[in-house]
Amino acid sequence: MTEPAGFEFTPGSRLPGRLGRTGVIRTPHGSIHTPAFIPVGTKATVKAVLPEAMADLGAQALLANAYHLYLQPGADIVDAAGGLGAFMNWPGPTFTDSGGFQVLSLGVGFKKVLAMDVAGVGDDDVIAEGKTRLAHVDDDGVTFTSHLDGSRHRFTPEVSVRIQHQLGADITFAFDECTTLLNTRAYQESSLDRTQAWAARCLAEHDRQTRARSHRPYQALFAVVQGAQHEDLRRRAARDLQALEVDGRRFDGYGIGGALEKENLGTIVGWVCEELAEDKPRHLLGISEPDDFFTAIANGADTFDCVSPSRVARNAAVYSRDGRYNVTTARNRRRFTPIDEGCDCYTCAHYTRAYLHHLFKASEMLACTLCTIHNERFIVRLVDDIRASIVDGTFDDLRAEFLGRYYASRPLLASRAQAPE
RNA sequence: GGCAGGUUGCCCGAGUGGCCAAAGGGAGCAGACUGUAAAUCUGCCGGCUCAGCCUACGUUGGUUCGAACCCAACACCUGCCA
Repeated sequence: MTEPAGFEFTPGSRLPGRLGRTGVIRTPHGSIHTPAFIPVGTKATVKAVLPEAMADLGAQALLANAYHLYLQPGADIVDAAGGLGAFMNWPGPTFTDSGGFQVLSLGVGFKKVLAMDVAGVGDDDVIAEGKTRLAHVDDDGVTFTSHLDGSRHRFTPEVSVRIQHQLGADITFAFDECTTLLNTRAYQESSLDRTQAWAARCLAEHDRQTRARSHRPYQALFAVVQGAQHEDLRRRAARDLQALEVDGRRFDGYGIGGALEKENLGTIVGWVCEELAEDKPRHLLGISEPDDFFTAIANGADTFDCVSPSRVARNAAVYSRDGRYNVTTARNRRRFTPIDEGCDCYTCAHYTRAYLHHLFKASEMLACTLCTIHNERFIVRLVDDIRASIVDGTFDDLRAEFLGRYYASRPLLASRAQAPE
C-alpha cells in the first residue's frame, strides 16, 4: 500500500472503444485498485463480520453512513476515537455516504409507497399502511425523525459535510436528494436543482472543514450526479458538477446515484461518464448484481458499494457461479459440498451447505457470519476479475462466460447474460 | 380412594350449537432483498377428479334440521385431598 498522502486518481488500462477503465485511487489510508467493490458497513461494522475477515477476503475499502453514525454513537465520538477507521479497527480506506439516500429510504420513497404514484401520496405524514414518513425535504435541507427514538434532526448540506469530516472517512459524498423513478419529470427537475445547489454548499463547507481540520488526513469529497432516467438532466448534472468550483476547490470524484432501472443502467452511467473528465473516479452508488457490474464498468464506473451481499447473506441467500440461491432450501440439508466449488473464500474452504443449512435452521448467528464472508468475497472477487480482464483485454469473454453460466439456471433472467446496446 | 379439571390439525394453543377445514404462534416449504428503520419481509401450509367434495377437533354411542362445541359410557392425562 502507499504512504499516507492526499487524494489522487490515476487511470490505467482502457476498455477499447468504451468508457471502461482500470485505475488506482490513492487515499491517506491506502490505495484502491479500480474497478472495485466497496462493502458496506453502515454503522461502522460490516454486520456479523470482523474487519480482519473483510481484509482477508480482499475488501479494499469500506463504506459507512453519516446519518446512522450521527444518530448513534454521534459523530463527535467517532471523531474523538480518531476517525471511522480507527474507531472500527479498519486500517484501510473508508467512505461515508452523506445521508442523502435516507432522504429517500426514510421519506416518501420507502417500500410500499414505491409501488404507488408518489404524486398521490398525501401531504400529511402518514403513508402506506400507517407507516409514518420520517423525512421531509425542503430547499434548505431535510428534517428527519430518528428511526431509533423519534427525535427530530435536521440535515443540511453543511451539517452532512461537517458530520462526515468528524467521521473522518477518506472519501465522502455530497448531500443529495435521492429520488425514485415514480417521481414526475417536473419533480425530478426541481429535485435536481436542489441537489445541485446543495452540491455547491457542500463544496464550500468542505473547503471550510478541510482548512479548519488541516491536522487531519485529507478527505475527498465526491459530488452525486442525479437526474433519474432523463438524459438531459443527467448530462447537465454531470457537466455542472464538474464545472463547479468554490473557493478554488473542486470535487475529487463523482457518485452516480438515484433512480436507475436495470434496463437503462448502462445507458445512464454512460451519459454521465461521457460528460466527466477521465482523471476523476466515478462511484456507482448501491449496485452489486453481477450483470450490473459488467454493464456499469463498460460504461465508465470505477467503484461500487452495496448492502446486498451482506443483507442477502443474513437472509440465507448465497452467490455461486451458477446463480444465487437460498441455502435454507431443503435440498441443501444433506449437501456436504461448499456453497460454490470454485470459491476461494474462508467459508467455502471449511464449511458445507449442509452445515450452513443447519446453522440457519438452528438460528445460529455463525450462519450470518459465514454467508456474509462468502458473499462479500464472491462480489469483491468478481469485480477484481473484471479489473484483471480489462488489463488482459478479455472483458467481453469474461462477461459472456460469467453471466452465461450465472443466469443459465434461470431461463427468465437469461437476457441479463447478454451485453446491452 | 375422594374432589376438580383436561384431551383441537406436525407441535403449542384459541374456539364451547350454525358465519369452523377450525384464530394465533412455532415448525415445515418456497420466494424476495441493489448508497441497510432488514439475523427482515412475503406467500403456502388436511386430502382430492379443487367455484365443489371428502376426511378431521381422544374413542364409541346419543340429543339436534345442524355438534369441535350439549349428553352418556369408556380410555388416557393433570391438579388438590388421602
